[in-house]
Amino acid sequence: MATGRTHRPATRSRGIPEATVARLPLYLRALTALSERSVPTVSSEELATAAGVNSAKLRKDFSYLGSYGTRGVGYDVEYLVYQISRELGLTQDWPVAIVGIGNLGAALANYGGFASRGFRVAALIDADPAMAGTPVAGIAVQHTDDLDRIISENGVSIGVITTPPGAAQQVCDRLVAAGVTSILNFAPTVLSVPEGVDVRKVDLSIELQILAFHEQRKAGEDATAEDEGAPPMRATPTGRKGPDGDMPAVMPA
Amino acid sequence: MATGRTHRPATRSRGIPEATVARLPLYLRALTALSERSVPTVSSEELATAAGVNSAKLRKDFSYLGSYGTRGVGYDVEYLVYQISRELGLTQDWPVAIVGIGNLGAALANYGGFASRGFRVAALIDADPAMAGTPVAGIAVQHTDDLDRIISENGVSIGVITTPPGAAQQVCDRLVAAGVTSILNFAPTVLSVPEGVDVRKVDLSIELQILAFHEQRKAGEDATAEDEGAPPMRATPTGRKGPDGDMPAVMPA
DNA sequence: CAATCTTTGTGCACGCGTTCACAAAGACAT
DNA sequence: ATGTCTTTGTGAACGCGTGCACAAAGATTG
Repeated sequence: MATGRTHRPATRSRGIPEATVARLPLYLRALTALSERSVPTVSSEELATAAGVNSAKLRKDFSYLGSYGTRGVGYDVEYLVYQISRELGLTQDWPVAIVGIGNLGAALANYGGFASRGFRVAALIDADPAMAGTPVAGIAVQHTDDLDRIISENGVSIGVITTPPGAAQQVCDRLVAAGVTSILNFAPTVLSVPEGVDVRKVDLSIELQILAFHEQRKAGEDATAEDEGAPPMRATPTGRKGPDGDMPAVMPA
Repeated sequence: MATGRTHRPATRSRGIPEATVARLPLYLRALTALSERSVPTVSSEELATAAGVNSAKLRKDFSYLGSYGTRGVGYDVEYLVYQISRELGLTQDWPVAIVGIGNLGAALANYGGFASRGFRVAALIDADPAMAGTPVAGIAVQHTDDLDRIISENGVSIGVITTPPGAAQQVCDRLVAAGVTSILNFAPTVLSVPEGVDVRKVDLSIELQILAFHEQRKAGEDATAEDEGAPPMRATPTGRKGPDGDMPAVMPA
């Protein structure tokens, strides 16, 4: 989607697969840890284990970046750290604005994982007037009314939404209007954004529900194997349920 | 992986694709909203739009669950809510334990999104003795020493790890030993768990880095198109960098 | 009852991502 | 310099997920 110009000369020039991009931060973290322990080189096998992936996958991922690495030896840790950082755009500073300073927003503001990499919390924004001026994580909260100005003045291009779901879309629209082109959404809402704006969502509730699914499957593996393995009954062929909103009426038990 | 018995009669009996499972919570959320507005039926097109997916994908997803839905009409909202809830295992109660009551852990404990579905915060656990007894979100924090007992007594099978990265693996091991078989990990660490234990990770830092990558790509699309489009130089063919940890020395600028 | 119209359910093709397996490349020893 | 040994980089096969496009199903109307 939106590959930009399709007439690029080299096919693989900027063609780093999404799946690979998503793993680069993992490699970077593992490499940083090695770097701090002053390990000079690392093999694909070792690094893969540290990052929790397959070694073949790791090598293929790196092959998209170029042929760093020395056969028979492995990869130069410092060199790779730099290359991946550069590829991810972490050699520059990314001012980030957090909108919605509730429990979660405040927790994120206090989270140390930002500054370590190229990210910097540039502004905290909340709709509650009573909150304006209150310092959170050493930064004074500002009011939503000034959102536009705050984003522009700080050159923020990445926004984090931690508002209640009802306010998320509106905040999103305002962020985009102010110039934000990347959004990390913690609100349980489907955000619609114009072309060219990236949205990633982090949804606690969804993650738990996925876990519950597998958990249920594990539990049903032994006990309810017969009772649950067969389809319960599905759309009753005779007594149809009709469009009138009557209750399920199909519950097996 | 771990399909259990392979000799199941119907091939598609429990064979719901992971990608579909990951979307079911999305559908459920959209359906719940419709249900609250007392909408009796919904077409795949409408529901797909509300959930932010393709309608064909949605129909295929539902086809894995069975043939609910009436041609020419659509899907019965209440009926679908029930079916998906059941499929995800949300008709039962899932006691959840949160380990690591820092900023993030406290925020999650206060988060309302838990109780709404089948999840219930059954215990808060922290390693800080000074914290024991302190109520957070109306629940007294308990000490890590009692982790085993707490998990067993409450029948917790889903654990949430919000500890510092250094403690995550140890906590994970103890949770698993106590009987937890599903873990939601917020710590930036690769957890290793025995077969049969599911781990999902939520990593703020990784999400931001992925956004930064795309953001950089967008910015480089116009200005640095020539300067960045071509590979910088890669492993210098003549002056090799050698395994001794010298600095990058490849920076284009 | 027949015709029409809406919407589902799915066969099929395509593209992406993963994994295997191996040749090429270089380090290192003799 | 030659051979051996390690590890990378990648061609190729496979499987999963996605989206198109259409036939089948049923509702609805005349």
